[in-house]
Amino acid sequence: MSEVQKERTKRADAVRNKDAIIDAALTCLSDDPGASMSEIARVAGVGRVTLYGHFADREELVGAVFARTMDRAAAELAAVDIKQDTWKCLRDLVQSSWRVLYQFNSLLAAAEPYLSAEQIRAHHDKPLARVIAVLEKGRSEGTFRTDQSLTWQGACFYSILHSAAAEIRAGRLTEDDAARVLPATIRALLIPPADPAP
Amino acid sequence: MSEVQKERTKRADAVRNKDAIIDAALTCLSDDPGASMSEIARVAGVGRVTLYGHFADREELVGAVFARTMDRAAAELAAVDIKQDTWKCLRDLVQSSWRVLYQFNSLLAAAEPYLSAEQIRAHHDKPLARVIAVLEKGRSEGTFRTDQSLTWQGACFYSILHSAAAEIRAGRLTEDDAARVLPATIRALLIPPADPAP
DNA sequence: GATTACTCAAACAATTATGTTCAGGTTACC
DNA sequence: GGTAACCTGAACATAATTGTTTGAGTAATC
Repeated sequence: MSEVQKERTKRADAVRNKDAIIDAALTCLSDDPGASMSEIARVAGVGRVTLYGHFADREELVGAVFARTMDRAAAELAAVDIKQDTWKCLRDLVQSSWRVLYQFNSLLAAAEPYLSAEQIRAHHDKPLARVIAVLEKGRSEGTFRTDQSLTWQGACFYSILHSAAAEIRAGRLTEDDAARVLPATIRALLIPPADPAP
Repeated sequence: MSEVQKERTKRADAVRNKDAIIDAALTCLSDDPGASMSEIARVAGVGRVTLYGHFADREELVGAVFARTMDRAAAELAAVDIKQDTWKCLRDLVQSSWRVLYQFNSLLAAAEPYLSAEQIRAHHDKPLARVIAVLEKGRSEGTFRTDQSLTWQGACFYSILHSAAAEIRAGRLTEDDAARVLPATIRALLIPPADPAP
């Protein structure tokens, strides 16, 4: 006897609604990690009961949103060709990922009560790995400074991306300006110091 | 008729408890902006009713904590002698303020539902002003790069401080390491770029 | 066009946090 | 040492959120 369940093809509106809910949850939770299920359903344009029809409880929904976001981030980062010039590589990394990576903080706050530290760490490490890989490449070439830990440089990388997103949201920076200033700032963080510190 | 109220000297244990409550609130809210009044009272080692005896409601407590923290930050920043060497000045700024300034984010999240945007802005601008002042000093001397906006550089400054505090809390950085790596990182952000960007 | 999956609003119980009241017990202060 | 200020736990009302059930309506699919 086969264990394979016959896969009922889900109805079109059902999958559409489920997607809408995840999208809405991403929006709401990025804005406020404590956003209520009602709020998310409202933004998704869907009844509250429908939401619970697709996700058993808050934990399941938050988990789905968190996982999808991390997967997307990992995919975008993985698409960067690591063989090209290191600076170009870094620029691509910034360009392709700052929009999605900046949500990490609020989303993490929403997921924290449900996921174990190791689970969070596992999800987090996947996108971080690509960044670290580029950092290591730059180090081995002598392009990047080596007097600070990889961990610290990685943290600063994320931090600056997040800062840009926050400034944009607050209306103090435009997306075009961000595209210009971000690579320059990251570059400043990583380039070897020219003169000895005073 | 004088409008002056006769100031009843508060009992010693009363002021002690009130201080303990504010301290506990600072700790709890930094950790979780949504921390409950019960939790705060527990950490303060005080009954919940006592807490409500000193602060009418959550808004009043959060307001008090937020105001005190901003005042302390402003005081610490104001204590930095702006006439000395710019790099030393910056180092002092970092040294004296990263411990208190990093709480800004979580505290802000706790205060956001109660304070208007202008009130928050007003509190925020006070400590920021000192940072901006030093940035401007460095610019006029030609010590700092001028191809990025003051706003952006200020945001990055805060962002890096916050990042260091987060890394310490996560156990990936020691306080001693932070004291070493922070000034170097801030310096890298602000020093004029040596060679043209590729 | 019939069936069935899906949706919805309303009403439900359970939980949690807020803010208040009360009655009795301490303790600082004069 | 007496008084008033202060603290306390318990109990209460209120409100918001979570997750479930119901029963009827709608629309995608065959």
